[in-house]
Amino acid sequence: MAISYRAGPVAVGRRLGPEEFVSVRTAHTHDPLGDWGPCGACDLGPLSFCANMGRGTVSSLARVQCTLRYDAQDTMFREGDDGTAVYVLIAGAVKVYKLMPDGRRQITGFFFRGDMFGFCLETAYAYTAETISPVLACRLPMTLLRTLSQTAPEVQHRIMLRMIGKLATFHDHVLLLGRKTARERVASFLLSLSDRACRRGEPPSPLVLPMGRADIADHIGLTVETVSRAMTRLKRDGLLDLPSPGLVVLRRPKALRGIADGLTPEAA
Amino acid sequence: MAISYRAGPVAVGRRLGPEEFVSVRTAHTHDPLGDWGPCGACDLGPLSFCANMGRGTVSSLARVQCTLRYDAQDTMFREGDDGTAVYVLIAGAVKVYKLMPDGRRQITGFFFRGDMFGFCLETAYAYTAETISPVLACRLPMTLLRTLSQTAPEVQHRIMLRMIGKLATFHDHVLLLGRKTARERVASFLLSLSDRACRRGEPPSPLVLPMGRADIADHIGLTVETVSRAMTRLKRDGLLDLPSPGLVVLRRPKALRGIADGLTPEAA
DNA sequence: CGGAGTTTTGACCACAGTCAAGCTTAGTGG
DNA sequence: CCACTAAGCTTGACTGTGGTCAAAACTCCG
Repeated sequence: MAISYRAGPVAVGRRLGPEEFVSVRTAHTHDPLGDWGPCGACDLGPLSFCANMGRGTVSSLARVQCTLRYDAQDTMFREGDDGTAVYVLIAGAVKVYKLMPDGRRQITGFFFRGDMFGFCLETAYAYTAETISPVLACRLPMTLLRTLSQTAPEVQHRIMLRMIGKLATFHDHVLLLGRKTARERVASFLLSLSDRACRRGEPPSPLVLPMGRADIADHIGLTVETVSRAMTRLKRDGLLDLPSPGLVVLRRPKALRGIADGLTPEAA
Repeated sequence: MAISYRAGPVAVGRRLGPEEFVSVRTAHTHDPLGDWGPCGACDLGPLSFCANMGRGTVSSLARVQCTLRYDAQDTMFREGDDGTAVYVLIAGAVKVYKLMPDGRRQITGFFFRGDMFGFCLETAYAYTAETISPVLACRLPMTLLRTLSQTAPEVQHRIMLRMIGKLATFHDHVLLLGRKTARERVASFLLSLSDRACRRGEPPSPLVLPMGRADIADHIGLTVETVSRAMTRLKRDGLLDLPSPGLVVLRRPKALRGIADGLTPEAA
């Protein structure tokens, strides 16, 4: 069955010509260009799953790969669609969600630069992917996962490691949703964004939130109002600053960690 | 850091001698012995990740594999332990959970016959695994995931498919925890158990619950009392029968599905 | 049978949801 | 350049679902 409670187009993404690759490779300068392979379609460097691969392997990937550009609020694919491709984000932010017939929404993940998503079983995507900001993505055919086992088992192994990592974050998120209070959820969410920024080579603290409060709420199982109240309270308690809705300064990350892990009693 | 808020031993599992394999292979008769490989350490048949593999591949797996028996309530491994092995369940039931310092617990998954678990990144398990009933398990060294990319990429691909499947169930569970009501959660949980029983070749309806209400509660983010109330109400509404606490008869699975998916208004 | 542990039921309560109003910010056009 | 609008964020008052605490009933053992 095709699941699509809210109709709307799926954006195909604008294909970048070869001459545009150069600008892509220099568009993001906040991390050093590492010893990346000769694919040339992205500037992910060590963040890429194909970093440090042999020339032959990477160029065979480059042959099946294509680089796409999306606008903000584009739907990349929809729950129930034929799952023909996996994506690696080069720039921008994506949210992935499931809908219930009455409109309730659960955002199951946010993806940023370097992240890989779109794995699916038996042709149908289990969720919808929508861009939050303008996006540049590397698209790889789903069949690659199968052929890699023959041609480049090492790449397949790397992809598997990413999946194991994703499974671990799901365990954490399930704990958050099942057992944490509103305050703990917001603290955990902000810290996880901070951690991921670090892993991308960005600073941990002036945190940019590309998503709105509604998206945060639908990710951590709360309402917009509760998210807002929790953040205001964290600010009042001196744990963070909110210069603008989309910017968070972590003032006392250790204390925030304590709250996220439930070490600090709610009253404090 | 070693995370172990409640001390207690980790059971090593009793190693089965070769002479005991025969009894293992005939102990469970509820699904036909399929065209399983020559490993001989289990009777999983088509449920096994190594079903229909070449003799050479399977016998190389058999060389590194070992079959273990655990009692009920044994801890197989603990969050923070060195992740040296993955497990395939041959018989029995296992729960996998994370703890918070104050004792809050989130059960992130239940595993049954044929299921595979214990994947981990960077040596440390992200959760604790504890048996619910007596268990028979096939233990495989974690390093296998790496060597398989060289020796048997096809097996690695199958394991990856299992991971993708597990990712999909996490998406569903995150939706359940983030956006469903108590009634919907219980209905969803029972149906998911039923689905999995079917996939194992068991009947969908007289459903055996090896876990207690407390475990169910800690899995679907509720309290024991709320789980109990929700089940009682589903029974009162004629959707299921509860001949005993550990047995559930799904009387109207379609209607139950409607509740699980939020199609039926709460009042009804 | 008896007794421990689990499940169910009941009464009350609190955290987060709902509804509604104000506030801030960014974008638009006069 | 500034009114005007619209969207998103914040704050407030009230409500309801599910949590807490307590006790009764059931199940499953020995």
